[in-house]
Amino acid sequence: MLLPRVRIAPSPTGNLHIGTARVALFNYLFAKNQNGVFVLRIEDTDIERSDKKYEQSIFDGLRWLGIDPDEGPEQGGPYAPYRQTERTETYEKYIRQLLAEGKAFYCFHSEKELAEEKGRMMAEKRVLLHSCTHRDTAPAEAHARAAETSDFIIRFKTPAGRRIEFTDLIRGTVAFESDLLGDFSIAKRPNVPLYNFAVVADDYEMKITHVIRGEDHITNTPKQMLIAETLGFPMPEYAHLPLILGPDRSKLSKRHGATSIDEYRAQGYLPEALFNFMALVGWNPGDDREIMSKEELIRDFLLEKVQKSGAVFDVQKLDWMNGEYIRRKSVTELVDLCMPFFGGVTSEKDRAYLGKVIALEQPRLKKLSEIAERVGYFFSEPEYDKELLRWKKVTDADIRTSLERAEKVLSGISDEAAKAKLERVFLDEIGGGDRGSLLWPVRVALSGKKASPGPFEIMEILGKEESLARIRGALKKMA
RNA sequence: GCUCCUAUCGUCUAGCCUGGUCUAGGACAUCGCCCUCUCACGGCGGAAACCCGGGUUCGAAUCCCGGUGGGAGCACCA
Repeated sequence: MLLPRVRIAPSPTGNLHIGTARVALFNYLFAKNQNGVFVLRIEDTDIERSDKKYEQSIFDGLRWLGIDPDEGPEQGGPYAPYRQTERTETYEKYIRQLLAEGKAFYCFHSEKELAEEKGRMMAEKRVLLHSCTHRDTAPAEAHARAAETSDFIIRFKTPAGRRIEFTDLIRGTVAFESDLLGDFSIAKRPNVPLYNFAVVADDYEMKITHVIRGEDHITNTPKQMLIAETLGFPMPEYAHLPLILGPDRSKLSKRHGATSIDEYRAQGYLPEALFNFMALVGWNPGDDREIMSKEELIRDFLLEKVQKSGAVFDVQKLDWMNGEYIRRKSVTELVDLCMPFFGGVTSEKDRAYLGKVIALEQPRLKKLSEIAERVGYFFSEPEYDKELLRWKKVTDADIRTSLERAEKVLSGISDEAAKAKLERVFLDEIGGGDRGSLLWPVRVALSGKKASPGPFEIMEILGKEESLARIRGALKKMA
């Protein structure tokens, strides 16, 4: 039995986009589930727009997510090269073949003429296509003319009256009429192919069996099938994934906010959370599971369970899931992950201290980038308005009394008192009274925040002297 | 405009193929309660959806037809 070969073919014209990454993810899950091969191919034929730095962003982003190609520009493979700009002989071979067989032809219409034609069709409310008058020019004559001018393009001679049908693995039967396609362009020059042609040649040469891509490619499919058929290539299976949408339900784009994997990474999302989350937009395992490991996802992935309609990218749910993954981390791991979000903390002693601090925030952390702001008071004296010290409607005198009591209690405790001990002593002091009137101002004095971990946890880490200093500081504010 | 795709809570979705068990299930978000000095975590509970209209049927979220809504594509980009 043949193992499936799937491919992701991004163009390096921007940082790795969420949508592209999701397509890559689904290809990866499908390939791994089927024990197949996942191929990464760079579609950089448009040299004007492509850029090496974007290519690197694609490599880095996929690697970070844990989506590792089996074959690609970095890892090589039996069908190398995997960059279209390095495969021009292949395209030229097939373009010349089509030209020679009269299945493609030179079109000498200027862009201006084409634009006018388009305007006319628009006015007549007809489908926009170009049925070229040059399609039946004698090859010899066309060749001669092409040798003299550079103002031409190569078009596919689309057959008339054909119904083109394919079975989409996700949507079922999809059908198009060839008469609505026109004589579409396939190359600028014999060695400069256009997208619809290049992918067909590459997919054939690379023995791709399954083309899994975004729904936005669905109308390209009949063109590609026509080319493949004419060249005698076997048809791959097609599967068109639903698009990822912004909150307004249009295709996710820059105006919706962060759209590249880099940005999510920089904000402190965990790769496994993003992996898990992206897998679940447009797909589900058929039961109630949501937090799923990569291995689980691969094992249970089923193309048939992929959704047909577009799905909104819900950042709030991503945040929740990221929090879930953060809570599953060991403190040591979490410290490593948080390190980039702090500046200049390197020594082992600092690391140990950081570990204690981070462990405290672990349950409420949604994104790693929040960590520095959340625990800032452990590293420097907090600044806050003295009104924050007020518990409910108590008077200034009450606040002072509470802080003085706290100071007195804390002074009587040994230097290394642990949280449990601190808690016991303070609770004894409070007796059956209102805890808030004592604990709230103490906690604010320590953290300077209206929301933070508990005062005992903070005191344990801060130590007796620093805690006392902060309580005295608060007292000074109230004076 | 034309072509194609699509339609269950605000969002992601289960259920649809093989009609009744659906008083439509789960999750995020939201609201309330509990825990609690605060926030979070955790626990409990609430509000919240079958696009509309016909048909088939004893019975339709599920099958059929027609509308409507949403999306994408219509390059010498990919």
